[in-house]
Amino acid sequence: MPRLRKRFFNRSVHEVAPELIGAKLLFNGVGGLIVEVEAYHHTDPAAHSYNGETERNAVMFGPAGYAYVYRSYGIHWCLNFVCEEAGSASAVLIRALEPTDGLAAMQRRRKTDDPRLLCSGPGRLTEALGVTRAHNALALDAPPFELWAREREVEIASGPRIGITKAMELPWRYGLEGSRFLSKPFRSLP
DNA sequence: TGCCCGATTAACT
DNA sequence: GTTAATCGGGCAA
Repeated sequence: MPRLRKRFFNRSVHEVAPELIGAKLLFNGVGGLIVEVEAYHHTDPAAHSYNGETERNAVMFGPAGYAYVYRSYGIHWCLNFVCEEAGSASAVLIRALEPTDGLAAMQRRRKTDDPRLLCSGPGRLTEALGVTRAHNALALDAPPFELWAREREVEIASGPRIGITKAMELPWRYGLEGSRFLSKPFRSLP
């Protein structure tokens, strides 16, 4: 199972996002299989980078293969992977994992044993893994991060992104079809 | 400077 | 179904 390097992320965010489904994300050895992501591009009104560079989103304007961590609603941390060439300011939001590694650490941080409440949501995921602002701008192909390409082909669902009010029509949320670890189900196909 | 809102979650009714 | 928790950006004044 090959390790994902910076080169993997240096492509269109719309290619990278679906390919992350089924990949394994570990942070200090704790994590699981990515089952849900969303793509954000700087031409997209819902993206943090849409209105230009600020102190918060600066890492989005740098090279691909780095972590962008931001504070959401003043409470939670959210983890993104920066994609495309430097200046493109696009990223993939990691929204949910199927927990596989370091269950005890995740249960302790999340204060629950329910596997579906450990990493099913962007804020829950970062709490379970211990990701905070301190890890903003870290490389994704070096400790404490470990990313491994998926081992098998998977069936990918897509649909509208969650929790946004701009560009709601863009179906840039991707997930593992049928997974019980999604933050919300995808509407089944017609 | 002040005010509103957001890539959320959990604990309510 | 509703609401509180709480921080940074954007925009009006």
